[in-house]
Amino acid sequence: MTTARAPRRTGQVGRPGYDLDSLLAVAVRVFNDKGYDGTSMEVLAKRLGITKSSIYHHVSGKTELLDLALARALNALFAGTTEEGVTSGRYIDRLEHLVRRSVDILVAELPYVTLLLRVRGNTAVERKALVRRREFDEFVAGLVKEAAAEGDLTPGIDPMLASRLLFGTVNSLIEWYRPQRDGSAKELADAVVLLTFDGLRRSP
Amino acid sequence: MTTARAPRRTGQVGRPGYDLDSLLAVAVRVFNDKGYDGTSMEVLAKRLGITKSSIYHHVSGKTELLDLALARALNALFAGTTEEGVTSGRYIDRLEHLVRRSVDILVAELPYVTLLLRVRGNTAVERKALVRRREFDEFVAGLVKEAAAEGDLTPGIDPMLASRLLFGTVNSLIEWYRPQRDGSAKELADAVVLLTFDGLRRSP
DNA sequence: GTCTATAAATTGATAGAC
DNA sequence: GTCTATCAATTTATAGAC
Repeated sequence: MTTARAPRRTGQVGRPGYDLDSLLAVAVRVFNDKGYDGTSMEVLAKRLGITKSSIYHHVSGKTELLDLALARALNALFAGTTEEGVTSGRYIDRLEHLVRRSVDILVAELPYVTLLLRVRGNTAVERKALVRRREFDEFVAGLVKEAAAEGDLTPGIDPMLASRLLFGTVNSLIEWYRPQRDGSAKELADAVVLLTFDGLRRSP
Repeated sequence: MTTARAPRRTGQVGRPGYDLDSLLAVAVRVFNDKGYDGTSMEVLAKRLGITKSSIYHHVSGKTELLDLALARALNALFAGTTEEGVTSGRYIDRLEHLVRRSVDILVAELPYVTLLLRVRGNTAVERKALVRRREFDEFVAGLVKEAAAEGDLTPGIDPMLASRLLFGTVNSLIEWYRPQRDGSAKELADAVVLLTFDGLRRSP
């Protein structure tokens, strides 16, 4: 349930003095930079400005850092599925709402979601995360199928395929989006919806 | 220029007897399974059915395996940018053509392109690949800008943003597409074009 | 909450025989 | 083209002091 935000260092100068959350924030940054497997506890310690063994005061090991980070991303994403706009109304509109909320969450929790979307399923922790990700994907697929049943989907596109491509587009944002440089989450969500719901080609 | 395909083992039974291409094919599979950093020469050797030191007969190290694989993916992708359909005609049509060709290439060279799209830029080899990837992205951005200038793009979408989202959608295919299970490259390309050029929402 | 010191295992890579 | 044997460096993790 790690959802808090504040860095909360004890002091700016001298010893950093991490708590779990501030340590995790740095760890996730480094994992995204160098890859989880490519990050050694040694190099992580250096980026934290503390020693390797100090990390073990906060977590049982590298695995737990990953587990905490992935749980945070997944909790945020699932929170988007229970909102009113996603659970009532025509399904095509629910879908649009979920896409917009997902973009918001992706932007707000960018480092955590980035890490989640790169998980490959080698360890137990990663597989656990993939199971939950699949549940999310199935929720999306359900919305698209119902939208098709209501006749609101462009004819000639398979709902399962549409669902994968749609969130493929959303998830691809982590590859290039940077909060400062690339505008607000709102602008981003508008562009994603415009592309995926209306298409690039100008209608005659 | 590694474009050949044949596995060409000396014999099916007993010693595998790899040449560079057949060894690379296995290596890339393993890299995609476990991640490049997560793959040790030891585990790679096991999956090859030979010893660690035998790998060094074919390549100078892990780095060269990555280099060869990334070059293959990039060469394939750039080949798509020089085809006639991409270099003449209205820009919106050139763009569609490039999207279709890119899907074809992605499907045909799936393991190599998958590896390419996961590169983060830690080592010199990875950074070299990222430079070429950026060149490809700029080529796409150019097409989208010209299509906008010709008035063929849906109003209200920034060309740079559109270009990123469009190939975000294409590239996201590597996350789930499996040749046997998910239909032909043609069907896939049709779906991608339908989503990104016409949109999901049925027009009134 | 962080440190030094250290262990036990794994890593990428080489030498040289067949 | 592959093998055994080996190495130096790095890896995750622990013990115990401050």
